[in-house]
Amino acid sequence: MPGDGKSLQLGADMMHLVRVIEGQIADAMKNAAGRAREAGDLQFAKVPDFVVEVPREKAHGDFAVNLAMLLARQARQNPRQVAETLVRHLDTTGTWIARAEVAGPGFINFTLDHRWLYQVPAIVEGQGKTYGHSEVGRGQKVQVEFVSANPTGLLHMGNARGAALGDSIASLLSAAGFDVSREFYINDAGNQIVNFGKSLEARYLQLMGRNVPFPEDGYHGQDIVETVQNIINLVGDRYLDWEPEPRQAALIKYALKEKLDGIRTVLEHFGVRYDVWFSEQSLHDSGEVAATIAELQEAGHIYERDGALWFKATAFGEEKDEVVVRQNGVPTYFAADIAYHRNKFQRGFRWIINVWGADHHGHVSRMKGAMAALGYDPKSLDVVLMQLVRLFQGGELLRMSKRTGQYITLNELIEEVGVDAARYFFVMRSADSHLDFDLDLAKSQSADNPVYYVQYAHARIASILRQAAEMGHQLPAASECDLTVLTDPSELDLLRKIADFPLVVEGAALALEPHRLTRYAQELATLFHVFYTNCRVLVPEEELRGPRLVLAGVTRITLANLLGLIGVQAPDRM
RNA sequence: GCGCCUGUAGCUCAGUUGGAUAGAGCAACGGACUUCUAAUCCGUGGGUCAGGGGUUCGAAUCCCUUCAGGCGCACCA
Repeated sequence: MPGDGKSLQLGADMMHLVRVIEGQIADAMKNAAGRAREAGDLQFAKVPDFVVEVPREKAHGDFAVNLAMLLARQARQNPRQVAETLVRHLDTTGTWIARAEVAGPGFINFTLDHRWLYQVPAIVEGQGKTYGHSEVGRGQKVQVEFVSANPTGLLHMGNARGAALGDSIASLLSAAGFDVSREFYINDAGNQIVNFGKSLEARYLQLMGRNVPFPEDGYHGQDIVETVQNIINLVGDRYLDWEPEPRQAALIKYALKEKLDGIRTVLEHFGVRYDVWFSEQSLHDSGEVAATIAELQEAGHIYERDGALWFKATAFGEEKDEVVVRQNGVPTYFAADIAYHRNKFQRGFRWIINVWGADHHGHVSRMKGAMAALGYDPKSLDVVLMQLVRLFQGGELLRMSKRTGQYITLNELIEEVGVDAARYFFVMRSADSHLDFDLDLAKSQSADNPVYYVQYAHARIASILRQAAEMGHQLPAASECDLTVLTDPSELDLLRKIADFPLVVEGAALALEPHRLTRYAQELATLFHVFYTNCRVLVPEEELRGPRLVLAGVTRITLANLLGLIGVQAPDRM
């Protein structure tokens, strides 16, 4: 499951205003506990780890602390009593804490001086396009490998989900201060390529008028026929009388290039660009697969049985061992994948993230076992497993099969739904949940689609700023305004939400959960729309108009940065 | 049979390290446009968090168990 980067060393990051506030509260509580003990009012050995959290209920203040409940047992007092004692010893000088009160079973609720929020716009303005970024990653090298679809066909819905998820995860990690590399692993070796060659050959001969059977488990897709037609347009009958082996090799070479170019192009249309395209075949050619197996062998993790070489996966908690070299001497996909991941570690990545379909989950733990066998920390490898996409049309489940060529491609999805809606839709759900993609709904482009709601907030702001400019009112800097006139609850709520953004990004990045972004996006857009309804921005009074323009401006920056992380446009007009 | 994921409002889903009266969108119903874009806002109704047991100040969350669905358990990838 999505990891938490625990194997990495994370630096304390004080760029986040909200975290500073939380730190103030935590420190004040620790000090209060210390003073209470000195005064003999409380007995305890050590201050337990407590949380500073935002209560669900607004009436419970801005932040709440559960320390009293955790201390109750040690102190042999009831939690509320402990809480009263802590509050009595609380010193809030030098903090934004305005009030602390005991509530419920022993919570201490903190209400802040709301003026802390007026610091927010200057921070957003100052950071601009990087607002929301942080340094937790401390420049450590991270690799995100995603899609890695077989180059024997077109991209389907599952690949599309992987593309949207992987790209957003990479963007998030980059924003969190990691040095991120996006990588596509090209499965250009193994049985499927052999199969691919046979399919190409059969189509070639058929198109040239020969009556030959098509391999039953071949690739039936129409796109293969088109690829072969393209080849014929180039070379004509040149391969007609070749031996099967060189003929297939020649066809594969051409078709692979065409297929990969197609994949690259459609992914670029989808807004995804890779840093590295890594060939599986290159691992065989360079001898890395053999070297990896030799390394495992030397370490005593390999044995021979029935003429094949086996990896002792059971020594790493697996239920059964795995073949790495077949009886016929050909290494398995698993062997190549071990070599691939070894290669990743050798390239210096501190954190390796793979986005895989749930149908590969059996592969995860043995892969980690193999990494452990090679002496790498398996915790540095995180696999985001995404559940498969089910496609619905007309209320019915569409069965998809790449083998039979019956599936909706990413090309078609982009044409019908558009990049923004598709990417938002895929990222909206956690990778863990099955995704039911209703084509009719997505096609309808109705207001049901939440991406429009968020984009509309951005367009509205752009419109306001445009009209302000036409009236001769440039967007002022936060420092030029007295922001304390922003006192409407909708204004304060909006500022509060904007202040949260950096922590949302950081949390989503470390948890590898981009769906937190769309949730936040929905909330931020709602608060803007409420503000828009309740507070007119373009009022005659400059001392009110200026601050509201500032607020609109920083909302716009936050929305744009947010949508950028998902790969969705932030339009100025809709 | 074993393993992984899922089960939360009519539907699609959030719910962070265990916190207070479980949320959002859509759908339904009722309101708000001589005012910066109504692709918006406000309000109402809607729950046995699949069932059962346990852990504790406190459980949708952790543990056990039953049920239901998905996926995996190849000398395929």
